Amino acid sequence: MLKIGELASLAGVSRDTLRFYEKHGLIIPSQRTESGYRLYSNIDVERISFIVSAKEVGFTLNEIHQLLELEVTKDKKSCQDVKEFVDNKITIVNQRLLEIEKIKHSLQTLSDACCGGDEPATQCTILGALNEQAR
Amino acid sequence: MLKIGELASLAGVSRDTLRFYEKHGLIIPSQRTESGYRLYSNIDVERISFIVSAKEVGFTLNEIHQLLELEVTKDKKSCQDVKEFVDNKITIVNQRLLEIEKIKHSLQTLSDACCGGDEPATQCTILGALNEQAR
DNA sequence: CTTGACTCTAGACTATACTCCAAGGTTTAT
DNA sequence: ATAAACCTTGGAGTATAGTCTAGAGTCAAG
Repeated sequence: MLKIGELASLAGVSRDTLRFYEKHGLIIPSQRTESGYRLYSNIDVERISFIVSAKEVGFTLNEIHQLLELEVTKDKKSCQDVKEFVDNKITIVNQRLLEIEKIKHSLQTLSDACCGGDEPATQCTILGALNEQAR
Repeated sequence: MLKIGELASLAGVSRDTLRFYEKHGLIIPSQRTESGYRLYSNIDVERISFIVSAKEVGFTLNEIHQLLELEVTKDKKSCQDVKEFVDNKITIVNQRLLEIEKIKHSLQTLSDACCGGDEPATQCTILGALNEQAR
């Protein structure tokens, strides 16, 4: 079991952030010591790392909360709901993948093409690079 | 040339957002009418669409501003600076790509596996699906 | 047995990114 | 020619996601 400071430095967030996430129901420590110190388990480690990843790729805390709440209990009703919600997110994620690929490609173009090469000057801004790639 | 409302609905943002971005130097209309109406060009259309994409994949307005400011003028000095900055961003983008792929995969697992199948219940939450994939 | 590093709660403060409003001017459709 | 639909600026307000502070308790090492 980890104390808050240990989990914080492991996850690369601040103690305050962990307490803030707890207040908003995202990560609630499995236990407390008698004196009230939070104690986090391995599952909590996974949980915070998911939260951090999901946040980095543009999900809001609210969306992350919903994702973490998801639980398919195999009865048809919950399944239907979850599938709908998840498929929706997959669509969004796919769009983001395309967008991030596009941006990556143009950053690459920008990095590669403009250093002493004799490419046209149109490639030498991010928008130029984006257009180059669109052709 | 487009008026603010036209560009706004084209880009899927509000007029206020466009004016907000202008105040922060992200997109400044090429022209104004005599009466002071903003007029946006095709380049502005590309620009706002870049801003929206970059935002969606998790760049801040500040970072986007820096990306849009980039311009390699082929003299070595500017090139060095730009390359450094851009390569840095590429690293970040690559990390995000991995993270978003991982999340996509587990969403997919969650969507596919838990509807009437007889997969173990461990796959039936987002964290379960993430772990499944890690094996 | 006390000092320093850690933890607790509650609440105030901050940054980012909008979003809305007021009070007025402009354009367009009937 | 007048109403509806657009546009202007400036400034206030809101949502999200922390971040910081105060005042107090806890714990491990010397």
